Amino acid sequence: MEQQLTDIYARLYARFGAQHWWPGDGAFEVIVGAILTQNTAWTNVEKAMTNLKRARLLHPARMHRAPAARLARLIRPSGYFNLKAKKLKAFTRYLFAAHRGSLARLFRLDAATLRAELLAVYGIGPETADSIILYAARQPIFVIDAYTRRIMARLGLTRDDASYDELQQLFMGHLPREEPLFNEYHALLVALGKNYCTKRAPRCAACPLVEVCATGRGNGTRIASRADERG
DNA sequence: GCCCAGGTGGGTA
DNA sequence: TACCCACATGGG
Repeated sequence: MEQQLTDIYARLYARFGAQHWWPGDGAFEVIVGAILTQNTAWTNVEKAMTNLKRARLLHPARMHRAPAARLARLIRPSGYFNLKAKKLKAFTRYLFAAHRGSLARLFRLDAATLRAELLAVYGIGPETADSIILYAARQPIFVIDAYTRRIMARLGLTRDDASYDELQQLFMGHLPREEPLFNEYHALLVALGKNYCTKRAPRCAACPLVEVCATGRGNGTRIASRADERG
């Protein structure tokens, strides 16, 4: 499995290159983005982030003070706006109640404690918690999302119904625990999922993983045609 | 018009 | 535990 995961990474990196996910953005901006992107296209999240930035609300204290209704209005393009406004407020409420509003203090926690605390906050599930730990706190934890699930299942490496924890253990148990690697790996899986290993019409013929993919190869050497027809 | 997108929480059996 | 559903906008 180590070899396969390493091979997949090498192929993805060779095709897509470095993804530069959230390199220059502040930690708070990363957290807000992680919440807003729940089951939502990133292009929609960007519009909402622009609105928040223009309103100068991309700061913990300001967002903490802002009424949920105002946040909802601003983040409307990201969808689920009432729900997400409530989630943003829940996070800042927690941040101020437990860590004096300081992300530096929050990130001082070890990864296990940090994850447990984040999971206890309304609106933060496993993926959002892990995204925050990896991309904001910069600690090595592997993020599992819908793309990861679909790709791994199609490659034939996991079952369709594999749990979040199973998937995460698969990566974390077989790769060196390095934050830059986990950061890039997850971003590359998203790039593949968006552009090739799509839900409805996968572009298997052009997929950089076709040679190591159970779906792309069918049960023999035939490539792509059957997989391109089915989802 | 239909399907889909970097999920999560709540309700029911 | 295992489903089912609500939540909502914007792009292909």
